Amino acid sequence: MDTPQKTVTQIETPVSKLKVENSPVFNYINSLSPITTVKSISNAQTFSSLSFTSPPPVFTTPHVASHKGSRFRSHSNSSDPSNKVVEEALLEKEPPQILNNECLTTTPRVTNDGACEYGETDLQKMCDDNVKRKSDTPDWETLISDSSDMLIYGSPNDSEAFRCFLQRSSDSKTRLCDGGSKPALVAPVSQSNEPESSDALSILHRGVRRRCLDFEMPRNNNQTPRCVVPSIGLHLNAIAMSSKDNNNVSKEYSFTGNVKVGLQSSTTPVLPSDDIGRDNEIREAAGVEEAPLSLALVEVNQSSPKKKRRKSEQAGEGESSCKRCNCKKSKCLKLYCECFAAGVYCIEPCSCIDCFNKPIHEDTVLATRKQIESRNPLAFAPKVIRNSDSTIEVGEDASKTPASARHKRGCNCKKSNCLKKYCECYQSGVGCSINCRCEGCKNAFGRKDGSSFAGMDTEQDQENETSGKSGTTIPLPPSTPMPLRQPLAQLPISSNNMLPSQQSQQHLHGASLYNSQSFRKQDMGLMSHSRIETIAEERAEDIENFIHSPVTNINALSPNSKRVSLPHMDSTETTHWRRNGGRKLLLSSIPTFPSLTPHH
DNA sequence: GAGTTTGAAACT
DNA sequence: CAGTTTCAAACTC
Repeated sequence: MDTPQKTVTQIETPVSKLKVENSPVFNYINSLSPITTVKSISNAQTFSSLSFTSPPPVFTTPHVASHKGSRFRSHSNSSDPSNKVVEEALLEKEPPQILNNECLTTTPRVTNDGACEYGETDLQKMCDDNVKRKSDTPDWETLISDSSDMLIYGSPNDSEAFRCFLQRSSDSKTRLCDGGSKPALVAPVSQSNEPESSDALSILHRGVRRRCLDFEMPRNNNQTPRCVVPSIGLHLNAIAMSSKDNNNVSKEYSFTGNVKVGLQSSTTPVLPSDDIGRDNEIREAAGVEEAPLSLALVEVNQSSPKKKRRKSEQAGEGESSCKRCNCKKSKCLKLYCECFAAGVYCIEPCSCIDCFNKPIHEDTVLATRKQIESRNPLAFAPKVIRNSDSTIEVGEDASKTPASARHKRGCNCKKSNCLKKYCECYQSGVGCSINCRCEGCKNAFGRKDGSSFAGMDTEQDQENETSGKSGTTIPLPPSTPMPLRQPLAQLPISSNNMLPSQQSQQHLHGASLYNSQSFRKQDMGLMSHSRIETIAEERAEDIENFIHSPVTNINALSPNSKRVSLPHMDSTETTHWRRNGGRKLLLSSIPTFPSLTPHH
């Protein structure tokens, strides 16, 4: 089987290399100041999803992405033997440069002091490799198609963003190497005039921001409709919140989960662990509010949805008041622990006792995680599968919201009627689905029986009636069904311990779906509302079917759906899904990777 | 803040 | 794989 790795490791051709070197983008990159090596700081929150998010496929092979992304893995622990063991075991065929790349996925290399460094050579190589891969497929449309892997890992918007980017680049006669250096590549087209340092890292950040900016004004920027990607209002909102005091960031980020996802994938390389560590250090020294974007991102990933919720609801506003897990017996090494489940280390705000979920116990954490994953490959995958576009959800037709996302496994509520946060579906802001075994479902976001999506008003009324006893009004579904919910982010991030096939499964759940979202958004930008609805429904349906189809084999096996088999997607399917507008493109990317590897 | 309820996760 | 136990969050008072 021809694995992506092979492709990546292809010998670069002088021509392609030259091509890249001569490109404005490359020149731009070269003109940038080298990234300054930052001291690697062991950070408690090191395994932020950002850090482990699978590397952009473009730079790394799908397998790499699959394996590397342990959320638990810390950024800076490149030297950690345990990490190496795990990684090496998983990354047998990984090119050296990638293997050594603890920081993240791509080019940033780890220096002796643990810092990640982006070198021109690296960038160049990335481009070279990628160009090489695409050397015979000049048109960027093809590039996009071929870079499905990237799309997979990338945020739903990645494809969009990248497409946009390519388009722009194309306009400027610039030939880009696909993928990998996405962030860096984006920078040149950025509109931002931020005074940030010019180091590669900053550039990367800016690239992301830029993209965010683009997303941010989906309706305002008529000139670049294709780049318009309505936010889905999730993690990035959190990011924005986290960094609201950061002028540089707050003003640019006013969006969304979609972007968030994008950040994960795209920023993975952008956020070297070292940077994260630095950010954390900064946070510790100066407080969260001082935290730079990267920190904000870290925070987002670090905190499970629940945490976030608590932050905002319970604690109120200050991040300083954030409260995390409160485990007493699980040692924070079981899914009971929200931190652990979210793939983050426990930190100071946690009230846990005898906590092992700390960098210092990384080995234990990884081992435990691995064990849990062996039991349930998707244990750390996002619990909610979001398949629709936030635009729809938060748009005029809120009633569509529930249909757009579903709890992966479904709930099993017996007494809460899915009206309280005991219910994971409800808590996630999604409706119950056929996967749920709940009794007396009254989920305001959508009932299992299907009456769910009739409309929030109706639901609301019903809920109000039923909840009258408690006097509590059933909370309206959040504008963003999955407020600050982990899933999105984590999907792509999934543990790197996973087998390629497992990883692909996750992609199936997340990235691919998100990708579809992005395309949907894209399409929607040019369609009438009714048309959008139709398409949205259709696609949501498709996704649903896709998820439950024998092909994907994602159905839970046990009554409780606790164990999920891995999807089997062959390249044929991949191809099939590919090329037809967004939807196909999305799903197509899924198989690009690990699907190539044998299932088990 | 303590106690209760709830349902997921883990265990048998 | 069903039943039971454990666990910690959500909730109530």
